[in-house]
Amino acid sequence: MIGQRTTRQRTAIAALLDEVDEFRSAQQLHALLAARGETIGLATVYRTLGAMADADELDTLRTDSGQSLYRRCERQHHHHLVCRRCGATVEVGGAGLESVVKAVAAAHGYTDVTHTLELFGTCTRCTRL
Amino acid sequence: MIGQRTTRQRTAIAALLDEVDEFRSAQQLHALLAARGETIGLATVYRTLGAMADADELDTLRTDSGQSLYRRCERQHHHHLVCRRCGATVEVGGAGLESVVKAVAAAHGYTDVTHTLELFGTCTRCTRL
DNA sequence: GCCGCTAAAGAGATTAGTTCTCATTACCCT
DNA sequence: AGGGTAATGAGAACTAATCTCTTTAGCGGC
Repeated sequence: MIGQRTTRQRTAIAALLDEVDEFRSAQQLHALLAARGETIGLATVYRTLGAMADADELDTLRTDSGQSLYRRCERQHHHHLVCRRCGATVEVGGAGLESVVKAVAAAHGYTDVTHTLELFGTCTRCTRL
Repeated sequence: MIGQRTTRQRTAIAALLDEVDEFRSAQQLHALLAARGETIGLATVYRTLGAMADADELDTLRTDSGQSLYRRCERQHHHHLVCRRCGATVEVGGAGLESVVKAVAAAHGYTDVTHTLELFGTCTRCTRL
């Protein structure tokens, strides 16, 4: 992470993230920590989440209203396919997607390219309802 | 737009957007207007841009830092490859991208899929600087 | 061309989310 | 146990955007 020390606060945040598997905002996580008796500064939550995201330990995405959401992730680059009715999330991605994106960018001479991609749809279950 | 009146301010904003073909933030547009002697309130710029975006007269996108950018748009589905230094924008998209995305979604049984995709990179010119 | 209705503008306050500052605390190595 | 220093916490600051409320000015009707 940022430095190297294992603090009570970082431990608590990591533990919480292990339990929650939906995307949550920094503020929600802060409130959840408070609810279970952990007094941790909001700034610390932001710092820790930011650091974990930098270290690719977390997935982040941005809502329409500009809020950042965080969730534990499985380390490789991927995107989300989110059901717009029930919120069920599937992680997608892989060579196909990435190479097409990379090719498009390269075709225009752009370097050092990053991308954001979010898919929204209706999942199998919700389609049946 | 919101109502019906053609005001000096709306005319100026529309004219500016016709000249600029890169994505610009509301604040940048406000500054550009000020630079050319138009005194228009920031709130008015936001209101007008918001209204134009609602009316599908503008393309909008969100930067990493959560800022909204606006640009006059050409109404068909496409994505943007934006230079993170100078803002130069290329419209990309086409069968390759779309079909890969569609295939991925279909593979998970999701229907009625929409997607957002933004590419950020450094353009040829800025790479040389 | 003038009047009046009311949409729209402008200034500034406000909000939401996030980041920064800096004094204090507490890891962790020896 | 002691000390160096990374990390924390409280609150201020910052950024982008929105809201409030008073004032201004389109525009249709006369």
